[in-house]
Amino acid sequence: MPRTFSWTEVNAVSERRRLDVLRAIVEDYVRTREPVGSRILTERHKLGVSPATVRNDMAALEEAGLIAQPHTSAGRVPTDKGYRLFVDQLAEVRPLTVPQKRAIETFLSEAVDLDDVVARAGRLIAQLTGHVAVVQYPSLRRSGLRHLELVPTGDNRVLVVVITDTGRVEQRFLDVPGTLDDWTLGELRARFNAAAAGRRLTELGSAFSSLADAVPEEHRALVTAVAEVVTAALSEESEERILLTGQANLARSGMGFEQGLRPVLEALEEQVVLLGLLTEMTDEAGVAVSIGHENRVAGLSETSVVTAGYGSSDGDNVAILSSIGPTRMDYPGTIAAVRAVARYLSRVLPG
Amino acid sequence: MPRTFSWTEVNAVSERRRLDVLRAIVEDYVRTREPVGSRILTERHKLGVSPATVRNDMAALEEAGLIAQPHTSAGRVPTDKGYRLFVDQLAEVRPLTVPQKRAIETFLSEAVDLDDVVARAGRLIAQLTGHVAVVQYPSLRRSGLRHLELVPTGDNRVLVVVITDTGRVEQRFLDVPGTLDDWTLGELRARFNAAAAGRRLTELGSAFSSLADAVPEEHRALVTAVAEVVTAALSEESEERILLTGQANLARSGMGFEQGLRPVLEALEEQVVLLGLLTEMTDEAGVAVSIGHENRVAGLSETSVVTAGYGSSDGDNVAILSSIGPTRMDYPGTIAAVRAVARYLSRVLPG
DNA sequence: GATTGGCACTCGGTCGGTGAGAGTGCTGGA
DNA sequence: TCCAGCACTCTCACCGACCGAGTGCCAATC
Repeated sequence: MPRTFSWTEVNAVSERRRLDVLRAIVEDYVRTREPVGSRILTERHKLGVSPATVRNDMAALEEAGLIAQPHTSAGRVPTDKGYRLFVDQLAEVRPLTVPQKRAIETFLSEAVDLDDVVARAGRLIAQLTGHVAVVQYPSLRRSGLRHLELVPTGDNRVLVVVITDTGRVEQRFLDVPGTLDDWTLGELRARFNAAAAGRRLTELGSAFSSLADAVPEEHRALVTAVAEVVTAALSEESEERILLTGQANLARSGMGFEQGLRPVLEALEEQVVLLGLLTEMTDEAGVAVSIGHENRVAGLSETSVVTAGYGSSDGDNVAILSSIGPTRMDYPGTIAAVRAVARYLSRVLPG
Repeated sequence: MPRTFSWTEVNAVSERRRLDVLRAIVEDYVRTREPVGSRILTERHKLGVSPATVRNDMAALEEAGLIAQPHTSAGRVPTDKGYRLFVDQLAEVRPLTVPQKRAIETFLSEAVDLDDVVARAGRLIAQLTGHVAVVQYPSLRRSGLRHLELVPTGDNRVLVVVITDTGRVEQRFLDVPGTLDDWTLGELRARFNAAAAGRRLTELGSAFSSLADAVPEEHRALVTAVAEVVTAALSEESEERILLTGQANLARSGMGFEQGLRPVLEALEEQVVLLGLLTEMTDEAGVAVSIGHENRVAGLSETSVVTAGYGSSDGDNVAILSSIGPTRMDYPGTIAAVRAVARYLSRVLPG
């Protein structure tokens, strides 16, 4: 056999064992956090071969870029590519236990409002996976307008409150020209609600413009201003908010980071970038995993991100939730937890 | 002079110099993060005396519990008590620069809604102080009811949305018995608003009970349920929410923590405990500082907390904002930043 | 041809010792 | 009251040696 290794040259039984070795390496390394050598591997897993044979397999795996050794004469460690193969082909799904599922269900259903649902989902993910949890607040897409409230807040400002029929509430400050007495404001509020309540976002434009025509000259500017604010608030453009929790978990497992956790924490605080990453990687349905350098975000090259969409049962996701931890993570467990929480979240959420 | 030191035994000039030495130690240690010795002290500060004299003063300061040495033949480090004295008597206020103030003002005034104001305040604190920022969302105290909305969310659930006249919005899920048609819901909504709009929290009880009497038998249970939810949501009891940001700053300066940052991060995630600490320490007016072990919270014994109330100009605070960093922090700078942000926040906020 | 035992080799981590440096406390004198 | 000098202590960085884990290769075996 030539020195350069190629998967096509080995027979089926050899290839199977090599993948077994890879799986064993991943599992052991995840558990012990230490490079794993050939001897220990044969002791802890029933591979049915001697350390020497395992060494040969390891050499092949290393040649293929699936494992690496931190330095000569240390054990092997999976590479990003190795984790990828493990996740795609080797990992066995490990569903949550019934008590766990029940705990998720009850904990989520005890939520007192929408923000609380998100907060609880975050805490669940953080606790179940032992990593950082990121939850995007449900987006406003495809919702209609339920009620529009104008609240004066003194000094020429009005607070515009928008309630959608999915129960989402958005608020926006609005500077108004000149003063505005309560009566006029009440009148405008009534008109707005008459014109817009029940309409979908897409229909709001025309509803508002016809309202602007029907309103006395001196309030026309205000009406268009409110209309702008409302459509802006409801448009998908409006920057989405995310919730971060479980950073303390990083400190626990995070001693293993080469670069320390500073870059990781910093990357997590770049909410826009982070949200972009999550959105980009999240699949249509199911759970998506991004490993190590697959994350294009600078500080996350030593972490893996597990995301799932949630929010609707018909596969058209409203928002994302994810778990971020070291590449050396328990993938089956993390995937199961993220999937389960996403599923229950979709069930609990209105709409 | 006897070996045991007592402040009353020294004359005025000596005492003054000793405090100068303490100030110099605090300032140097904050800057360099290294224990400071007598020689360096005389080199970097114009104390006008020799290292030997400084050593005597140091011995006295140590006797008084204001400084300590990590080990024999290392320089001195301020104790919590030393920082306390520094903050109370020695620190000179260092107001922010005009550009800084202007930056705060414009950054806050660009906020698009209430949540955004809080988020921006947090980012400001985190950036200006270089520590972790904690901002409590404005509380509901002393506000009246502006509007009450009932949104059906399918499967026997109603979302109750409460808008106060300070612009705060609270939402609560409510399980309703049986089904509820849209018309009835609309009717109830109108009645609720007629009965409760404009009322203060304290007046709501009677308003709701008389409403319950005036409503047909079959909806009485629903009305009382809604009334309960609303008063619960508005009562101060309702757990307050806080925003945390800038944890990455901990990793930067945090290498100095004896115990590592895990306990700190964990303490920060105990939101209830954290909020209790902040509430307890926050003074009526102005900025409060809690140093090291003065924080009764376990994980925060190596950190100092600087808080200020914000939200109203008449000294009756609505909520709290604070900066949490290592005890070895720049107290004058941190205090100035917290105070400034709190002040502008009070100005920007409605109410 | 795959597998295995044996063996030499490499390299990181640990341990003990050592020297330099920093800082202190103390003492005696101005 | 201050200060210069001195002996002492303790940490840290460095060095060398050693140990053990793990590897790669080779020849023998199934």
